Amino acid sequence: IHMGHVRNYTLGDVVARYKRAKGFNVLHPMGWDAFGLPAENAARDQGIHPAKWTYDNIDNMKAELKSMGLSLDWSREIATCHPGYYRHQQQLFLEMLEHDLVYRRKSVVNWDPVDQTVLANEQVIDGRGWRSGALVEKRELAQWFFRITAFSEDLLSALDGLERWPDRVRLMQENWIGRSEGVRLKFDLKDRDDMLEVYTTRHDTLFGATFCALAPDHPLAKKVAEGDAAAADFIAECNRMGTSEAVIERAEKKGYDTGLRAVHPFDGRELPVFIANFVLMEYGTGAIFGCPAHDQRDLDFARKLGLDVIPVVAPKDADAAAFAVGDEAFTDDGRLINSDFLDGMTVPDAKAEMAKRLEDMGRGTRTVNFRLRDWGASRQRYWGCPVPVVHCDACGIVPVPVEQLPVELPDDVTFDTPGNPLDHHPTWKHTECPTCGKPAHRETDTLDTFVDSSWYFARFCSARADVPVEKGAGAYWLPVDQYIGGIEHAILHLLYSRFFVRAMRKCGHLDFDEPFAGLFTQGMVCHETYKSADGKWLYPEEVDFSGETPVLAGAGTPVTVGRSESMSKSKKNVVDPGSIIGQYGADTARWFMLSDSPPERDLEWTESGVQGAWRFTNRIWRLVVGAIDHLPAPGSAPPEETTNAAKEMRRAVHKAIVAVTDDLEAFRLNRAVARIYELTNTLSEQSEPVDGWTLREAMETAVRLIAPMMPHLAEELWHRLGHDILLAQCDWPEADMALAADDTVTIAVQVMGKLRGTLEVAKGMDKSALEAAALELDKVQRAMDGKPARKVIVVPDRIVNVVV
RNA sequence: GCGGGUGUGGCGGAACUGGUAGACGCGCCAGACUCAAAAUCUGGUUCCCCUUGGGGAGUGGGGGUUCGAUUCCCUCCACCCGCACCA
Repeated sequence: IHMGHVRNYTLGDVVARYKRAKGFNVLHPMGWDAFGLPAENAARDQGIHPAKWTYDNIDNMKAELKSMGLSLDWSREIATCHPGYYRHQQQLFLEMLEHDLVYRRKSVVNWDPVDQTVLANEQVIDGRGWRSGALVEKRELAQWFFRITAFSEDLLSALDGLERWPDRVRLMQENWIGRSEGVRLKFDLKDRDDMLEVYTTRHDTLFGATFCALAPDHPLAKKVAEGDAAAADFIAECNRMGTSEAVIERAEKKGYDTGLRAVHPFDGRELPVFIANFVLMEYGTGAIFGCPAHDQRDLDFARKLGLDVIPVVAPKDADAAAFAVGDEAFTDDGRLINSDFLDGMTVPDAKAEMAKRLEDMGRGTRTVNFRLRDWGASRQRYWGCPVPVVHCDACGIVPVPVEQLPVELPDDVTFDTPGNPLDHHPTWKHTECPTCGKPAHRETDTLDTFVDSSWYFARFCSARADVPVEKGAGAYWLPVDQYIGGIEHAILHLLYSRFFVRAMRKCGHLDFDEPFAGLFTQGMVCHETYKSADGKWLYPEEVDFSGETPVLAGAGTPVTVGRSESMSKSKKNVVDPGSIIGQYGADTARWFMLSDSPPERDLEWTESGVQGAWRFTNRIWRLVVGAIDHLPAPGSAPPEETTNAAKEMRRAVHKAIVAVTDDLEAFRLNRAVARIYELTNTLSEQSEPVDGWTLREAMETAVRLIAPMMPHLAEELWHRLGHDILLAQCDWPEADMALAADDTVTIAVQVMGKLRGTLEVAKGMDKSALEAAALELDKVQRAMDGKPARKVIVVPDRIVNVVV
């Protein structure tokens, strides 16, 4: 495990332990997202079977997690690579297939011809495969897709109801789903029978259209290319262009005139139809009309090719006749010009009118369009969940009957040939068609590992059940009350899970829509980076800080200290949790994880910070152990009379309970830690002796407050304080509000808004008494300089401000 | 380009619905203990100025609202994150 895990699981464990102490029935499980490429890479590079590699890792990680003292329910442990898990995933897949939420279609993929595999966009670097370095080709392959777009509207609108999600994540999902309202509109093509359909959100600017453009892989473009070699070349050139950000940014707008002419539906102008490199087949209809005056891309394109620019919207206060567009398209609202029946309208009015006219003419339909695409889930890999279908020449795609599930991965695979090991396996894919019994072959695609993680939280509810989720268990536990994860999951994992829960509802497994009622996105764990003189990254333990400047340990050569970044193996700025836990103990590591930085922000790992946590661990130990001899037995009666010192101590104790409880409820764990420091400072600075009963209450409270954060230390101290049952079985301490309340209050006294003194007065003192007391202060008199008070603002229990 | 966020001591960060800016931790300084060091304990620590006592400035810059602004409004700057030719 790495420090990010330590932080994540510490946060979760604090919540679990706190909520348990508050009387909740808490399900705090652990599972392993265990399929995926790393296991296959290890197999190929080290000759270890992916299963062995994976289960060995699980054993190691489990031991490390156990050393952290996490209050996990290991009886519900799951691993997504276990047939007992993926069997149910296969069943869900088949049910979704039946409900038309899964389908297979051809789609363009990045194909690495050397490794014989499909690559994700992130694995294509400068047009080459990240591993093989081979030029990546675009290929059409039949792939499995989840029909996430069936829920586009709902996935978007339901975001409003996710009140306990960060706004940031909701916004990112909103943008990702990308809803837009527009019109699909058909142009006649001159001298042809077919029509060209485009999608637009700016139908109000139709009179400003000066061209149309097709995506390079648009069917019409392909048809043109059949009889036009130059067009075919242009399309091929577009396809060679990478999809990486850098390429797109630099790419110039290019177009090829097909010779086709689209006829403007209102004024009959003939618009040239181009094939253009900036039009995407995947969005809308894969074709656009271009209105250069009011769209920057269209304008760039028009300037490049010398096309007309006709402004049709002018700023409200501009002289319409003189309005012209330079190098910047005008995209704001304004008044329509040069647009016949739309002239004088605002943009929204013009949109409404144009949409209505187009619909009346039968040329257009108002359409809601989404950016969201269906989720391509096929992977040509071994270490993943097999897609449970059979391909039969006679029957087509045939689902594997449920009673034959799981379709298990074969053990005896090799990784020495490129491509999908399931495909090369001598026997595995050969089977009989479940319908007709003739020879058939199994699907050799496995599922994207995001599928595995899209429903595991539901599996925890009944981890050993022979159905994916037992109805009662799912209804009792779900949705997840508190989910904690990194921001990197803001879109994919969280969106896929939201889709899966909806799909599982449709298939009758669950009866709610949202998987995670509360989401918390934690920050990363960061550390300084170090580079040696020859520019190589160094591990922190390779650097010697004992001298004036840091040097390479042993060699003495200078070391450059870089900025603090998220811990990563590639930059070697990592600290191994195992060695920290070995050196300081789990409680100190946990305590440090919670100190200082708010959980949602990045945490800077520093050696001195850990030592601070270690000092506190020792300090509270000495404080409590040192008091034990002065304490009466647990449960003794309180003294008849109390001293002022005892009263003060109880006030501090009960105030701390109130504050820590509030902070835990609000997930302000760094503040909860600060409050506990405050309490222990007060307790150790106590000079006047107090009675044993009060001291016991104070020590026990301190121990109970640290328990969610430092469970081992807390249990040991609790035991030493004379208790027989575990602190983990005890309730959270309750604050006595009357004891916590202050009876005096400090009032700030200002003259003209500047602090001139303070008053220590009884709580609730009335305005006139406060005013009188404030005006008597020496410093106030001096600051007023003999002038009369024009006005005195008094806020009881807070402030007096004298205006002269 | 579009969308969002952040900015407070040497550092991480506190500050409830506008009401004593800097809680708590780190670091640093001084003292105690020690032959010494470590550990521990005590005190101090926003900056500037005058010896105590006090005065002034101060929450990225500028402006505004207010008796009073880290908090609300306008504007500019810096950094960070997400999406990215989405018609």
